[in-house]
Amino acid sequence: MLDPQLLRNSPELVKKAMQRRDVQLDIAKLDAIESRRKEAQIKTQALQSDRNTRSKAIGIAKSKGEDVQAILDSVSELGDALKVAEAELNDIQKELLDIQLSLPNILADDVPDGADEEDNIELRTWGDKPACDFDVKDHVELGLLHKGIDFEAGAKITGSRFVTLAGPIARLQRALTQFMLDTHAEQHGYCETYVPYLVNKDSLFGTGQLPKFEEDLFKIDGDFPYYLIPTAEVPVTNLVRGEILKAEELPLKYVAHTPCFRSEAGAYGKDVRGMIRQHQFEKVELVQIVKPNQSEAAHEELTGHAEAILQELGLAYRVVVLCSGDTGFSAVKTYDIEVWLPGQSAYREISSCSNFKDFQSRRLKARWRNPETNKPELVHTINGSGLAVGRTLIAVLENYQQADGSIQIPDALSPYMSGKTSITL
RNA sequence: GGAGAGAUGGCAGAGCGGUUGAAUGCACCGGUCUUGAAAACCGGCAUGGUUUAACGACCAUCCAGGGUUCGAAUCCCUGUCUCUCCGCCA
Repeated sequence: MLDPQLLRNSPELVKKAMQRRDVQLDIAKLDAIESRRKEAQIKTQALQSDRNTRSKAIGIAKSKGEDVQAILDSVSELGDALKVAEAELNDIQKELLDIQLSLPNILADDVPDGADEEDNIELRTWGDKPACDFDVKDHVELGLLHKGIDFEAGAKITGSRFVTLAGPIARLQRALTQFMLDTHAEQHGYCETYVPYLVNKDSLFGTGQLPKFEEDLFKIDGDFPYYLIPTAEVPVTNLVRGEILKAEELPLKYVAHTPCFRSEAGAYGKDVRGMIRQHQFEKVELVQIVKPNQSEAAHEELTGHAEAILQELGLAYRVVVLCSGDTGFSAVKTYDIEVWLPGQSAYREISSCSNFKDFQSRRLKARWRNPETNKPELVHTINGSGLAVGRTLIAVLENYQQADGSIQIPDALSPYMSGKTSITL
């Protein structure tokens, strides 16, 4: 959520910022609601004040044993007027809140303009794409060959966009997960956390998935009004919901491994082959809660932590900055890390690292006490995948395949695979 | 699953339906004292919002949402969570 003060005091600025996202802000309408709000609020508060003083007078008079009938009569008709005024104010504020909740975050100045992913800008590349002198297979073929990835079983057990893994390939996914968690916890200073995979509405509201993006989520049916998490960002970031943190506690750095569940509504026909886009996938997520003046540096740092995993695994990748049209609703700026997939001859997203500044924390009421002002102020939140484990598995399979179909195991993973150096047929 | 108790400021913990946004203690901040520190003493110390150039004034908030009342932290209903006991269970 944007700062309501900013919206009120600098609507032109917000309007301009919204135009970068193709969102139209009707200032005249906003002004009209705002002035109705002001009028209604002043009126309501005056009535409340009046009621309070009279009620107090009744209390005083009664304690002195005086007759209170006259005041009692005068205040009773006040109650009706107050009820009407309160209801009106409530409606107006709801209207205002709806507008506020519909507005995306203001993009950073250095986010390039553009319509979609075509306009994202490559910032840097790392590593060499494998030079194979044989016909490369994609992960679907490799999985079939090794009897380690079974889409039909996933479809039978659940439905489309679900998959089962088996044998060394299932093990490889676990190895990747452990490797990522250990690296972030031990090398990069993150606190390993374990969190629920089902969350309530308040949590989803806090990180911005609700109210706007409910169709992307799986909601469970029955007595519990919970949703499956679409990313660990939701439970992890909500650790600080409603908290006032001490300055010395910051920055908070969390890493968590969770499955993620996405309905992928609106992605029909996209990436139907393989396990690029599944309803359920594993991800290791990095979250940082920082002081406002440190979020930009933390964003760069966190992106570097995600990159470090790919470097350790020896996987070629590039980093792009998302353009205005591709940047998510809550983010100020997002870097995508895209890994090279020989099976597709393309870079594919494997991590998305975003700075939300105070957009999430305003919804979350996540604050810290600034020693300079001694007042609670909003923290900034940053998160990113470190990395999407399922896609990393694909990348390892495709990049480390050999002519005979065997898979070489990257050195960094070997300790997590009981010292094995390759997966043979 | 059954029975009971509870949820109040950063923490602990009071609070007969009436000038209670809330006693008290601790913590914290400022000051006096001290060579310095501690102790002692004095003062300050919730959050959000409206309004104002500002001082200030006002409104809301005692788990959440409804209700009763002129007036609710206090009474009623619903929900959530925590604790104790019994049963069951990985």
